[in-house]
Amino acid sequence: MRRVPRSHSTADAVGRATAPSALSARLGYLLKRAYAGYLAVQAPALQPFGIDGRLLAVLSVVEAEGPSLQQRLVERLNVDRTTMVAIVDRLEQGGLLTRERDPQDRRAHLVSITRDGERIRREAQAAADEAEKRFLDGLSAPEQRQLRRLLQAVID
Amino acid sequence: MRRVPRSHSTADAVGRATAPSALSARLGYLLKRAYAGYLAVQAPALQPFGIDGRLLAVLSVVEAEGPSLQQRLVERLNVDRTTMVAIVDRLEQGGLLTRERDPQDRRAHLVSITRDGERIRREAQAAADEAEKRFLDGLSAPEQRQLRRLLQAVID
DNA sequence: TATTGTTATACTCTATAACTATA
DNA sequence: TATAGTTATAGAGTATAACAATA
Repeated sequence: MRRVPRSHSTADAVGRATAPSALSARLGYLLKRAYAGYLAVQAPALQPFGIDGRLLAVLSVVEAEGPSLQQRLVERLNVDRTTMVAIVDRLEQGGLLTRERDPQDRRAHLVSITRDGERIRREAQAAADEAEKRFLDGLSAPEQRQLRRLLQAVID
Repeated sequence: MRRVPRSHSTADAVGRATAPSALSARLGYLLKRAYAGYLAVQAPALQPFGIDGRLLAVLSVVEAEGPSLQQRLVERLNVDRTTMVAIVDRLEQGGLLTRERDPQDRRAHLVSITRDGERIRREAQAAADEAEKRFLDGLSAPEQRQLRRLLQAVID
């Protein structure tokens, strides 16, 4: 927070490591560190709820879109279907989701959120939002919007 | 392939997945996707040189700072020392780095870059820079600088 | 034949613990 | 005792292949 990194002459510390001047300009390095830093704030915030960011994402999609086929969640979240099996397993075991056969297509499983799931999602989301806010603490409100906008643009 | 699931009104495609409206606002999602997108461009660019971004980072630091102890590289690059052993192993086997005992402290290994290492580093760096440029293609030059600045600020 | 979900399996990345040789 | 490097090992995360049930 204190150090405004002067890149060349100063050996500025980034997080727990000493910043390598040869790397601090590289976008991959910045993105990796930023994402790692985000996880380091988010993980402990979600830990009391027994879920991580990916599980929260699944809960959010199911609550926003209603009962969903696993295949649909796979498309939404960009994870492998075998990974989705494990995610839904965990959420089902925790009583946050239910799985049932889709009457229209008996190959498919319809995933629905439970009352507990809705509550946990709401509370975990609030905790994650709070963590996100803390993570962005060093930026002004316009800078925060700008960062989101630029990341969004780069993803497209 | 056929189904464009038209979530609500805007069915915007992000990369290979359909963007979940409930998630597109979340910073963790944006950072993860941005980093993944970056890797998807960088990896094939570096592939001809037989290295990845992390190996290139090590080469860059050794070339920029001269013969370095592994411990120093660990501090610079923020990876575990056991991971650094594997990285230096690979670079040494490829003939890009050499390892020798430090006469001052015979516990330590001094890592130096070879002629081949310098050449590969230069060529791979150019390829990575080109990939980075393509990745940022959708942003104006000021926006690119802004993105770097904001990521840098958030890391501190 | 193709698709949904599943299991088994493997591969990468990373971290922990224990060891060695030095200090 | 502590440190640099190493090895063995285990845990996540993710992907591939093969299978059952269904379309």
